[in-house]
Amino acid sequence: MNDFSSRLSEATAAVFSALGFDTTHSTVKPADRRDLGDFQCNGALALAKKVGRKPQELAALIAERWTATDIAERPTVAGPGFLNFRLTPQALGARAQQVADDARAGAGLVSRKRRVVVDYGGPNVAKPMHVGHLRASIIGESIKRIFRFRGDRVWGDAHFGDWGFQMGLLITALEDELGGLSDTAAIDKRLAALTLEDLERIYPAAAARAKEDEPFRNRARKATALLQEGEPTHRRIWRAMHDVSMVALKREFSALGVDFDLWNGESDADPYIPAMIEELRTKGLLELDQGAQVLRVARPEDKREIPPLLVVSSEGSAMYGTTDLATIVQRRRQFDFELCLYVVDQRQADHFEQVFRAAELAGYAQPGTLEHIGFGTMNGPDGKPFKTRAGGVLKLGDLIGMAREKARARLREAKIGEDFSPEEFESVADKVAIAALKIADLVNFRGTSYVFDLDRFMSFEGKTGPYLLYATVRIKSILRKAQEQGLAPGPISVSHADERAVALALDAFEAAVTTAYERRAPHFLTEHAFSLAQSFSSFYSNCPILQEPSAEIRASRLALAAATLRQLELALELLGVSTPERM
RNA sequence: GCCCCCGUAGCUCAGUGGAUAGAGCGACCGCCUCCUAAGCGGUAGGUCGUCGGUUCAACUCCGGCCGGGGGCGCCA
Repeated sequence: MNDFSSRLSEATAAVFSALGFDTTHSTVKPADRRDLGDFQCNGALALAKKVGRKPQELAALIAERWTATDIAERPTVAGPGFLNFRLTPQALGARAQQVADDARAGAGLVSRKRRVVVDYGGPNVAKPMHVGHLRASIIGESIKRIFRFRGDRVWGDAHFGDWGFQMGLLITALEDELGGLSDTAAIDKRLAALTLEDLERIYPAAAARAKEDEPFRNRARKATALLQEGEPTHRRIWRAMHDVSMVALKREFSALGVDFDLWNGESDADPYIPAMIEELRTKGLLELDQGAQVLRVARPEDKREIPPLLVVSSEGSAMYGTTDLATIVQRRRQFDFELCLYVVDQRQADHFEQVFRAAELAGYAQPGTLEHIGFGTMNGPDGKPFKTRAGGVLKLGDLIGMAREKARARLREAKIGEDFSPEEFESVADKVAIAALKIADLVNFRGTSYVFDLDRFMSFEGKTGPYLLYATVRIKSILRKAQEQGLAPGPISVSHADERAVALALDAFEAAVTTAYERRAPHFLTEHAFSLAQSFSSFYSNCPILQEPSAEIRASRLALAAATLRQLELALELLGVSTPERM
């Protein structure tokens, strides 16, 4: 890595070595006390115990040995033994220039590229997407983009829920509606008229009935098995329902700026199931238990009970775990993946533990190549899963619509879109709305559950998506004006405190991307985008650019602004947020 | 019952062993004859749930307790 932390760490490690010390603790990181330095090293404190000397003494020794590099001045010793580094203006300027000249805005690539499948989104046929799908979609989309940006070969797969018991429920409900499945013409007529609204009405009713009505439930289970066996009428009904849902889901994902490379579903793994079950049987991994065929995955060292993976139900149908296991077989064969990430609700951790263990036992995946990237749930103010005031779920489409309307109102209020074409006005409102929704989620660590607060999601001020867009738009405006006035960016030099802050922020991008990648956590990148936008906003307030009388400083500031814009837009792109030209 | 996650400012959240624990919102006070005020600057606000332990050093690691959420084979 080219950032200051890495370079200062290397230089400090060299000093540690020269003094005969272990370099384990020579790491240099951004300073907590910005008044004392730009970067700090705490190594002397950790080292003190090992070598039996006073930390302050060691720190002084290290500082003394520090040969002034072109990056930083000799470090100062403070407190119990901290080393504080102050960067030279030349080094800061050079690094900012490097970021400005780099198409990747200073962020490097992985040393070894991997083939990676990212499984996210997880929408279901016949169930409209609701606010809960927001997390799965936007966290997964961002992780996919971050991995791709780092250089991996990545496939994003929506993995629709289109093959389980809910399909049997839908088919059985339709059977009852038609009074049987013998009249082919009646079925065709019904299917031709099938709408998404039908599915959204039929499914909840059927699901509720199955809970109460055991004969109905059993018929639905049988229908599920028949569908999976390939019974033609069941397949025809399934296909119609699948297609109606798919059209609607693609529209919704598109509105969110979420795009998949593979629009596969559980049903696409179906062809792999028979051979897989046969193989599991041959390997002696299957066991008959209470009428079902299971694969035991418990280990003696387990602290908790891990139930066996249910492979074939007593009704003969494939289960959730069966299709997931077969999907691993499919993905291995199609992509020979080296890493498969499942961006799915944290509550399914146990399920994935079962599937991953089963995959390893069967030899379908190497240990460590399957990862569950869990995320927390979205709750209402009462700590329970979010519901609207009417008690229903808030549909994703409705939420997006509300955000768009609010964005339109804000634009009108600020008299911003008056000279826009209707198309641009709508496009800007849409970008503001999507940025607000996405950043409101991506600002939180994925693992923690949080309270869904409509006002917060709709907020356009403070630490929000629109704040980030606003920062980019102001820079674009300056760059446009500069071009009109024939002003060009020039070599970057850094002297003003706010220029330093921007240069330091630009330097931190590489670490932010790397951390987000390694931890599979986009919020590190969101945090970076904010600190960059914030440092730029201060710079914007305090340092005139176009009005700056000195041509050299003006050109330097223009270059700094251009570099900030490029990096900020890049970071937003990795978060799945696109920016307007003006707002 | 067993297991997992969480508890940080009035609210929503960052902070995976180091100095004076941060941000946004909300509150209060300033700043638009000057590149977009969806902005900038400032003030107030915290015994980091609690009790112990490990450590030179704990919001951070370990254990107990309290409180909240979640999971525990024929749904996905």
